[in-house]
Amino acid sequence: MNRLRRGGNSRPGARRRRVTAADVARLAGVSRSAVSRSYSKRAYVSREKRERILEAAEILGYRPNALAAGLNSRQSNLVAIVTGNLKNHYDSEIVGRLINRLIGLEKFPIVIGGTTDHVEDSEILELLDYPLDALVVRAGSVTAETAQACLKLQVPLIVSGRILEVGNVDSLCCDNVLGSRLAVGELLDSGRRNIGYLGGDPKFFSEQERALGFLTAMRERRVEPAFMTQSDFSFDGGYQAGMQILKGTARPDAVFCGNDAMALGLLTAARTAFQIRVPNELAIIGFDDIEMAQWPCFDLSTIRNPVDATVDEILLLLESRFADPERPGRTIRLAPELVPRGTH
Amino acid sequence: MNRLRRGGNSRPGARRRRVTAADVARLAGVSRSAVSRSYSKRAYVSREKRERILEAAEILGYRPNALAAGLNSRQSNLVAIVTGNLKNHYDSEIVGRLINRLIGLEKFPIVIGGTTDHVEDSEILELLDYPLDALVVRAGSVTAETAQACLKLQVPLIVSGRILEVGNVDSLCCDNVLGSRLAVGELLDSGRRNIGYLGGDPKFFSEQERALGFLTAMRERRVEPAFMTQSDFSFDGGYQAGMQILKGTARPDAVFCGNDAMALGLLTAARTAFQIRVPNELAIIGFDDIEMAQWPCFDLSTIRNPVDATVDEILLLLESRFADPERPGRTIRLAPELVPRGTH
DNA sequence: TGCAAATATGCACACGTGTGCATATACTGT
DNA sequence: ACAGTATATGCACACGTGTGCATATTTGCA
Repeated sequence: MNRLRRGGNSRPGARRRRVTAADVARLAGVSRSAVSRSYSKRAYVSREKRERILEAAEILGYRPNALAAGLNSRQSNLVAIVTGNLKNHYDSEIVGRLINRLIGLEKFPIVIGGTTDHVEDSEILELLDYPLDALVVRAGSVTAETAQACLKLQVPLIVSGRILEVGNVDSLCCDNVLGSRLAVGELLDSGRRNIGYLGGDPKFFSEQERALGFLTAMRERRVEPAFMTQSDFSFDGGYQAGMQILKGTARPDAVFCGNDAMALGLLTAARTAFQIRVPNELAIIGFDDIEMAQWPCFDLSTIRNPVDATVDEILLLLESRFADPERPGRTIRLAPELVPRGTH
Repeated sequence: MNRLRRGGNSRPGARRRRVTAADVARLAGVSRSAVSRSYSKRAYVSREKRERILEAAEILGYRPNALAAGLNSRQSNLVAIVTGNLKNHYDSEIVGRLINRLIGLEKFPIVIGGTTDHVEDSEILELLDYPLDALVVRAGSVTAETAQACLKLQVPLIVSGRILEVGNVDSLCCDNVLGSRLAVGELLDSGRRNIGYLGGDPKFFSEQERALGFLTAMRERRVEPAFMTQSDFSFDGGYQAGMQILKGTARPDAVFCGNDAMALGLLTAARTAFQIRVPNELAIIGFDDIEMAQWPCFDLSTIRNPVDATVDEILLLLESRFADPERPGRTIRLAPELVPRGTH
């Protein structure tokens, strides 16, 4: 076993030993505890001894093993992020910002789920083998089992992008219904009457709310939707949908889209394939306000789903959760905002 | 100390104990080793006993602690990725794919550097406190110190996006010079003579090679560059540069760009602000072939910097490194490819 | 000088797991 | 029946760190 390979690189494939505090202690001629204490700010170590130790550590290239430290302090400083598809630009904006802020908190983010929409339960379960300080799930699919597993393992769970009122789980989400209402109001007020909705996959919470908000707002104003189309939240999907929606003679005079990517696809189909003038002949409003929406070639009117505010709230939730692991779960709704640009 | 808070939730802020193998053993009435063995595939445990144990584990919500396991197996199964700015779409494509593949290998990726171009050395050093199975650095800035630290800590280092021939570090990078050569050849062959170069920040290795390749190829064909402009690899940067480049009377008839984002910015400036017809009056070729390049509204001609092949190679390097930690470092050049579309 | 408080240091335990070793039991074949 | 092998089980150690406790030394103060 381990003892056998002690001498060093016996068989290939066996990792060599990492430099340990004991090695440093030996070289510096001190006790191992002294080495450990040298890395703690307010611990009793004489100045000269600390210097000697740090020097020895420098020579050997010693760094305290965070795994071992985490093992007995019960703080791994690892926070996992379950993200949606990073090809989705909104997700990638959120994740990038979140990673950055976590590191500012001295937490290291383990990220899974880069290229698929749905992350398997089994993967999250394996992830929970690590004693995470917290798990941030950004994606539609959080099953009850996952939540249950987190609960049992004492891992704080924060769900972003959907509301989940279970146990002491924290969740936050943009007020999608309000967002849709803003869009519909704007379109109707500017005189559009033939308004359709282009949505994404209804398995996502956001999609459900946005579609519902659209229908509700239209009903309140006593206007019948021109159509309800379902796509997949991607540019290509929006483009394809646009090719269908716009080909006939009975065109809508406005389309509200479930996210910006589809809106851009639709916009491109309208302009490129049909030479439709936007916004004169067709108004388009998206949702999220991704960075591309403001590119001059698009100049897309949209509903802002605030990235910075969302990440700020996630961090606030995290910190207060660290302070009191037992506090009941909180639900936070972020206010969306109309961003009027050139497509409506 | 720990012993004191054993009773449970005494003071708020103290994490409760995680369920441990000993707890399961107690409930199932077996030894702790039996519990451990139940999770190993080919270990001697009687069927009935294993069932009883797994049942008890299920009840308590037990999962083996990966930190503790990693501590004595010397395999943390953690792989760190230092990424560039995720707003850079090429980076986000690479990272997404890489994350996905790593998980397929049962390695969990710790990701740092989501929003800044440059990651501080100190951050990487802190990251190295974890006994990583490997460190993949995707970004321009790998200092000698970082490499040295990895070396001392026995952490395999893979550098993507630049070549670094030091110790047993593996590095891989697209053959940028060849890429530039392809672009220049194409532009000259199609009759363009007044060709400029729009580059990014020269602190990046890729930028240096691409600019050099452009100059070399032009010189070989005895054509003088129209200009060499420096921007920042972003869409906005490309747009701003375009506003400058195209405003005068002496316009170039072609621009080769150091990446796609800038090319799209330039393209947008040309069309939106100057009503220049592309490719008739102005040819544009980008570099990378990000997903957006093929959107019908852009249809950008570009040099493909192959994402899948790059990630494949990274994984190959990783696996062979795991198999033999002592093998010398390898250098891999990936072949770029001209992707002819509608802007040249 | 004398005494209390502050500083310095080492021992030993705890964190949770995997597994070699020794031992005990069941099974197989002659 | 018996030797030889496969299966089962518990003990105890190792992984690398932080820190309470006990003890030794220095400092501060009157």
